[in-house]
Amino acid sequence: MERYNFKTIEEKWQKFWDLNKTFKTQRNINKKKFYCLEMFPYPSGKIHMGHVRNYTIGDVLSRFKTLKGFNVLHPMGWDSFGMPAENAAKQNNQDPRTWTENNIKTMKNQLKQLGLSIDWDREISTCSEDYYKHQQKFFIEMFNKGLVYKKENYVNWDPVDETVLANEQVIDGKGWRSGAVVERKKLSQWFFNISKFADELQNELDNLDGWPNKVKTMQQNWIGKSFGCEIEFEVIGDSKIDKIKCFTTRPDTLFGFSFLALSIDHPVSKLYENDQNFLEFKEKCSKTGTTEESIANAEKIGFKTKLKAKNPFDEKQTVPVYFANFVLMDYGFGAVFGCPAHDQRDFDFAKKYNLNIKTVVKPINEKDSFKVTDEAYSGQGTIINSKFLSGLKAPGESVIETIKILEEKKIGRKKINFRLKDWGVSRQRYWGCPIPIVYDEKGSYKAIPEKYLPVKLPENINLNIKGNPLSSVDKWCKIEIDGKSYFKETDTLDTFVDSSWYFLRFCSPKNEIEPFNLDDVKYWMPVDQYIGGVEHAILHLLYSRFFMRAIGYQNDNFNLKEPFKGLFTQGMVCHETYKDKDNKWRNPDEVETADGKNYFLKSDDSHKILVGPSESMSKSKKNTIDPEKMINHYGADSVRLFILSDSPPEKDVQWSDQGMLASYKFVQKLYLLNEKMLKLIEKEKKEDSLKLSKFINQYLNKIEKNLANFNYNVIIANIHEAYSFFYKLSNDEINFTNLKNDYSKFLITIMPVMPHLASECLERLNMDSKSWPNLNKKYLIEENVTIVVQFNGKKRGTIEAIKNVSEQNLIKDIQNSKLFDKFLKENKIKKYFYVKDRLINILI
RNA sequence: GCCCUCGUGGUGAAAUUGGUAGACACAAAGGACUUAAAAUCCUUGCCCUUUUGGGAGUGCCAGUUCGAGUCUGGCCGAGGGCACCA
Repeated sequence: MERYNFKTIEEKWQKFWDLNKTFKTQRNINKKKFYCLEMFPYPSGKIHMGHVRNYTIGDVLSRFKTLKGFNVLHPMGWDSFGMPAENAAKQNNQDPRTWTENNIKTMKNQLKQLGLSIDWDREISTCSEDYYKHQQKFFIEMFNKGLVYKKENYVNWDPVDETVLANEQVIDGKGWRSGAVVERKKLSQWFFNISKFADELQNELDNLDGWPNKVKTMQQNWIGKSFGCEIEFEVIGDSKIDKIKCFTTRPDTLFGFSFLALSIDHPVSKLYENDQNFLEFKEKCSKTGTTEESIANAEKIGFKTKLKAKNPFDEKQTVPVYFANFVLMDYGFGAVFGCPAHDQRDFDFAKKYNLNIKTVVKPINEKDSFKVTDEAYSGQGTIINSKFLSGLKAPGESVIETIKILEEKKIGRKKINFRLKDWGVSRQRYWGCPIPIVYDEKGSYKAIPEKYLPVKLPENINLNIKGNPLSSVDKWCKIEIDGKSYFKETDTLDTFVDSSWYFLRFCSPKNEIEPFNLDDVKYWMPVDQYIGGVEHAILHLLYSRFFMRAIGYQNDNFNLKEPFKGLFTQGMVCHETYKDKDNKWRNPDEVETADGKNYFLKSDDSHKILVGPSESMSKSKKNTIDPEKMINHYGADSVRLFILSDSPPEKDVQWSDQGMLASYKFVQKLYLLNEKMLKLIEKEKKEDSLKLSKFINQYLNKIEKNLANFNYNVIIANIHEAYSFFYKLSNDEINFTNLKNDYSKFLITIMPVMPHLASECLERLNMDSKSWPNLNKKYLIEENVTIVVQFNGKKRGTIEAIKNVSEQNLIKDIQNSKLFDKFLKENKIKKYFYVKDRLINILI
């Protein structure tokens, strides 16, 4: 029998799909839509296994939904602005656009080889002018609505590369490229006012039923809503300062007040701008590392001012005012009221500077004489030593009561604070969307009028210079608007902006005039299922949610708030890591093993290789498997099958050569089965189909449930079971009246996973492959059941019975059966518990 | 430090949501076919027993229940997120 030649057959079907535009989608009001979207890739060169997994999962869903009769939108595009293009360009002296477009060509080809059901007519690329010109309009719209502003902000500044670094580009306080110690520098930057929507972004998370809880809690923590109040403290000691505002969540501990701590950037620092000691202190603060842990673990230090703050509940009490390194300027008001007994940071600070520690909350089971000694107590309890607040339950009741009193006395009021900060979108880079703003010679800025848009990126520029590349192109920077000359903004937009609305663009990708057509968006949006890595749980997903609200702000035509109805975060693809004698990483291709334990270098079989733990595939650790090689060697269907087989899609999966090979063999076996089935179906002699109908319907029931719940590893198991069933038939040459029909139902169910093979088999059977088979529930009902028999909770056997057997009859059958003699002979049935048609537990 | 998730054979994992633990696969061992190998197929899978059987068993310790991988409390371990957020 002929082997399955995946090369010619996969090519055949891919060509067929291309020529027939099988996956082309159009708006159709009469059909129910389904928008399936995977996070679009950055065109870095070649696709990796992570892409294979991501897009296979999405493709299984798309194809399943199409078969189920939905009008499915399944597009693909390129997140094609970004640093790697610029870096590659510098290294190879190549234009970022050429580099990017070449990569896109390669990767598109690779994706096509995977047999994905994508409507390629909707392909978009964020670095094309067609795309970013619309983004510039969004920017101006937001600018006009006051959702964009410019402010001075601290950034990570790399003094060697003369550029701003993102937090993740700072490694141990050094720039990831230059290795230079990163400085904190104040720069004027563009911001999106995302914090304006903080409250609704947080609250409306609750409506996202289709999102994993994990992602929702991550966003919740990120937004960080906290309830408390602001308090104005009266300050004495300098005539220029009479009040300092603080935010606190624990106003109820005000009687434990022992100092006031200010950020070094607090306006009060103006008083000390010429004080040498203060400047030294400030210098010391900026030196305590830039990594997050080092900041968190740094010793708490302070600088005592001449100021004193009054306790609003006790005018006689005054406390010292310090500058302290642990107070952040951009949260609250950059000032903290210190209550050492009930806040660990304040406690550490008070110990260091010998400040008063007064206990004002006691745990519920403690006496009133309870005193904080070794560490702060921040748990629940009762207020003590606090005059009119004493006896209240803390923190709940006591906080609300205290705020009420502060509001009456007009020294404070209720306030909700958020951790979320505005989104800085300025990047000092070339390869991004230009910001459509101009400056006059005085430095005041305005949006570029529509008729001068879009602002196009200049081509052929020299990137091998320090600093912002665009500002070095004098000709480009100058622009004349209505006869007046201006300078263009030379920063470009963060690439997260590009990906904050691309899913809208897919709805009308060819629209020249508008970013999208409203009717298209109304039909297709929201994305029904969004699929991608959990690493985007916060930023990308939050920014996209913000962007929808920003478009809809002061715009009654657009009321889409949540872009992604369903979200699925897939796990990573992992592989063992290999190191050679010189402690260098080695690719799996370079090593071999005879026994699965000892590994050696292929090129030198005496060179032992150290095997490390399995980790997510990465270029830096060289533990990658090239998808293209696998596709060429085993075929797309086999690779798709393997990537789904071993683990649930939300968990990490281990790459395994044996597993890959097994999947390949299974594809071969399915094809051979099909050939045998073809012959079997031709046979004259036929048997009654009841057994077959039962099997196929039970199978359909299982696989459909598992498909709907993303249990894709289990559907592979279901397919294996069905294979075994049909294999046995073909081996025993048992033909059924309905065999052709029911068998082709099985073939349709494997279509989402192995589309080429399924299409080919169905074609050879001369059967239609357009719709998912209907389930006939009648065959799910079994008239005979196997009931588990337990004595005292232990399984002792099973018994056959007809469905819906009465308890009395079942007991009678058990008593009559010799199997259970030894349990029933000398014992009486005391009691029993019966789970209908499934199990009986008899107590003796 | 705070928050979240997860602990099931040699391995990846299933388990109708409280009812037969280990489906399906990988690896291993044994067998069939073969001159042989590859491929393919079958069997086994922890402990006691030659078998029939029986026992233990889902990280550990308790609890609820006729019955717990599943529910509750405590502990141990792994992974992830946030991190001086007042």
